Amino acid sequence: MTGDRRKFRREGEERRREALIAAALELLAEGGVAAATVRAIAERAGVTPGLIRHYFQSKDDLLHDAYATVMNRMTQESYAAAGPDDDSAQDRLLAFVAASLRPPVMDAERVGLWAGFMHHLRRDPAMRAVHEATYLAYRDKLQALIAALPGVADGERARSLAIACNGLIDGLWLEGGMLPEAFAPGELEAIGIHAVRAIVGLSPSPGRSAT
Amino acid sequence: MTGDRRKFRREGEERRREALIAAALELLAEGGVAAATVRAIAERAGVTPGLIRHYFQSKDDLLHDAYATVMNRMTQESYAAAGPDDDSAQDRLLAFVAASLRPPVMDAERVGLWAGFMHHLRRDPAMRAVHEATYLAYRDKLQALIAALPGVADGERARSLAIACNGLIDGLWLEGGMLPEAFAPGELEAIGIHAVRAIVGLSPSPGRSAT
DNA sequence: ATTGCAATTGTGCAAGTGTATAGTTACTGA
DNA sequence: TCAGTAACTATACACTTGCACAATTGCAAT
Repeated sequence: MTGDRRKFRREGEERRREALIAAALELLAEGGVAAATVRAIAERAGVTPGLIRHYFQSKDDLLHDAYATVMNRMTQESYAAAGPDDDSAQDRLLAFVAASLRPPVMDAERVGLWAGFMHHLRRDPAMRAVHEATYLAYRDKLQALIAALPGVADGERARSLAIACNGLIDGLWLEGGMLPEAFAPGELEAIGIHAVRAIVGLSPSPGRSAT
Repeated sequence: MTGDRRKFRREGEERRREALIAAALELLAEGGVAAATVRAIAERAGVTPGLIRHYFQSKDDLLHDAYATVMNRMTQESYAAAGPDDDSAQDRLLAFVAASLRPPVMDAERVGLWAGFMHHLRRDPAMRAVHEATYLAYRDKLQALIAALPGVADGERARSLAIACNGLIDGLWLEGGMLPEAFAPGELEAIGIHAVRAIVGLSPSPGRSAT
């Protein structure tokens, strides 16, 4: 009468939490918020549903941690894309923009993941705070790169340009992830670069898309 | 023994459908996707849940119609602001952009509403089709306004510029609705106008007040 | 070896979901 | 006035969800 109980291994708290968060993110990216049920998350992580309540106060608590994790990861990746400090300001800015508009940053799964959190964002103040922090961190990076350009000394102007470029990148990122087949490969990246050059006042690139 | 049955009035099909869609949109805007249950929608519309199935094949069918309604409404509102045909092409384009970046189009509730649909968008092909159609409808209007500018004859170039401007507007619209307190009143509108001018190659407006 | 304990499981429950369907009623037209 | 019918209600069902809790078990310390 006791042979059918599931075998298990004890893991450290940190590893279990990470595994549960990773499982939740996978499911969220794959099937949206509807797929990320307590049972599905537990199964994906290789445990039973009851364990979630052992490590998280509630399912929302788990999702909250998951959101912070993924947003911090995206910020990290954006930082890494800017290139070394001794490149020219222009090259660093354009590298940063380009990296934001191609995989792995611009990716249907990423956008889907972000979309899965959207409706939580509006009502959960803690998640909103995470969103604001990561948004501003990204924009500040952009603003620093813009301010370093020759001829853009004014801080207020740099702020405006950063908001514009950030909006442009967000919008292209979103549509590119939502309707991937509506654009040619590399098209959004080229359009984004071109538009950013125009916004911040660089001369148009002589490349293929300049007309 | 039959007095406890609810009284009701018969309405035309069109009015009931509109009432149900309006109720769904209200609930979606207020409480996200979780609040828009069949029972809640019916109650808000003043009917019983069963009636929804009488007018819509399924709940998803209702949400599908609701999404198309709200997206078309936004495009309509922006386009109506573009002004009469005999205005200059430049004025019409800038009026269109400006209208998209201020209430009632750019609004926290609208963005929340849109967010509520996001996770449906990725998995439901029908809803995705609606998204694509409404996105392209908006972009085409933008492209027509851009193509009418003096010096932008090339259709391919107009497409690229429309994609860029559309991305810019989407991104600013999104952040403005998500973090309303992060921007000064009218700031995003001004930034959007300025950036669109730069992207499409209009000379920068002289001062704070556009001419 | 044995004990202690926290990690983990299994079961069950109350609430809520979308949907099916049979019954009831308001309105129409002859 | 009185069927006929489509609009509308009410009830029930099968299913899923998040969560609580007692029972069990792996593991470390003794």
